[in-house]
Amino acid sequence: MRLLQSLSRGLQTLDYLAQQAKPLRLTDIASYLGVDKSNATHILRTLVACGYATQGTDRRYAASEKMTGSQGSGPTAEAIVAVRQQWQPILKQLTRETGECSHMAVLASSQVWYVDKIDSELPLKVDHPIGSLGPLHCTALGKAFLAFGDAQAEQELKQFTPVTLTDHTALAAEISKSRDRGYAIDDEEFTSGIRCVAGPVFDEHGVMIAAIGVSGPTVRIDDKRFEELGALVQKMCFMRE
Amino acid sequence: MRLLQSLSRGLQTLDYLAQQAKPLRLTDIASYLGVDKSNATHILRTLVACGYATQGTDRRYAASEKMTGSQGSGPTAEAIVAVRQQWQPILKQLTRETGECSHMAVLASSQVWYVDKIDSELPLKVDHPIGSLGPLHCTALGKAFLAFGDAQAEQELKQFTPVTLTDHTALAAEISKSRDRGYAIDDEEFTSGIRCVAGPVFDEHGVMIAAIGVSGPTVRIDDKRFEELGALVQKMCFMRE
DNA sequence: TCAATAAGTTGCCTTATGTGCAACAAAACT
DNA sequence: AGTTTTGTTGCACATAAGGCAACTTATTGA
Repeated sequence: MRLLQSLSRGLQTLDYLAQQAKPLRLTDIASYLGVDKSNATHILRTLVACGYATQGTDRRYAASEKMTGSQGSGPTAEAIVAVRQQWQPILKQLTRETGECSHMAVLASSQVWYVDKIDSELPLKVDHPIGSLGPLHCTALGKAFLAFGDAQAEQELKQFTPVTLTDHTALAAEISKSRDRGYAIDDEEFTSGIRCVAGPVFDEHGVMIAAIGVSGPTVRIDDKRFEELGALVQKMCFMRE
Repeated sequence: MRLLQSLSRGLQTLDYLAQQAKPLRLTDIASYLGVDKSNATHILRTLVACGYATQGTDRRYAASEKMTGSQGSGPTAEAIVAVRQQWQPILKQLTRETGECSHMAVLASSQVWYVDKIDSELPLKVDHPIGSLGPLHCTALGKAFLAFGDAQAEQELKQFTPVTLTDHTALAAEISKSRDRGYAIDDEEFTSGIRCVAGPVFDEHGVMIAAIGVSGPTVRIDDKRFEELGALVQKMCFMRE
């Protein structure tokens, strides 16, 4: 009636490795399992030999692709279609209430991929076509992934406008501020004359799966309006949990 | 220097379950492993308890979603972005050479999801917007997935036009023909007045990941033209391997 | 740069867990 | 309904797993 202890421990180890964002040290795994270091070594060596874990040159262990999937990063087509359908009414509401256009994007490697948009009816408007890509470090949608998801900023922070953040320290500070604020902003960092706010969309496991945002021209979005849009997007994102 | 035998056997069992198309009987697993039935029972009970395997009412065992992925079907955002970029020049070439518009779609559950398009410059044209969805059974792109991928047709074959195939037997025959022909067609089955041809895009593992097609109005696409478009799309798809 | 410390690996003895035989229960087949 | 096959449970024994200690390697701090 009892389980095989050795197998059970190995699978428990796999679960632990798979749920961590970073590779783990052997001693942390041993203490998590409540076993001696030498036992943890045997377990990990077996998992590695059978292809379920890998050990890096830093001696740390991670779940292998066998566990995490080898199909590339980001949500699947099915998941994207589902989250689009679920959130399109919200995007429409945002555009209706603000008069500005709203977008949804998912993360594809180190870029945002625009997967939905509701256009403003005003003649001067922002347009990121569905299917287009954008950088993480200077778009509000991208910074939402950096602040609320587990995305990593691009190595080189390319300059798009005179106020683009091109220094990793400055970007990290802005991302930290975004977390505290509850939404991310693009203050003419990607395109001059455009301001955007964006917030995270979480799946049922609490993992960020998409970002939604509102964008408009600076002639309509003064500082007061900027904050109103941010508060509205934050409310939409976090009150929906 | 030794591996944990019990853990190793359990992982070997997982590998075996994951690579089989159908759930397995305990005695088959026991004989594959070279162990007694009672041991196999212990192993499987542990795998099931830890969430790595499931046992159906037919008493057979299968790898659980933990192993086969629970992120929904279809390619990931990263893979979609990559195949879009790789094939967009081909889509442009198709539109340039034919004067008609070309589309790319991926599979999301039992629908095609349009992820790229190059518009015709003629006033009368087909338009499936990027981001929109379409059925499998009566679009050329959808039938390409049925013919060359591992998609399953919808249970109910909805009627869109008087010539939509709404009978599974008739659809299966048409899909078989598509395989022999080397490309799939939509002969006014989805929208009256529109004819489409489509072929498969395979990834580096030889798995179908997307479909590309050319669509136009029937006033420009007579039978001869239909075959020319089909042959062109087929050439693009299969000569690229 | 070097010494101290932490982390990971290996050796080996003890014992508890896993293995395999046999019996039993449940399901499938004739 | 009876027979055969399949999956589960009980239990004894031996071997595989666990844990302590020593050793090796890598990292950290002075």
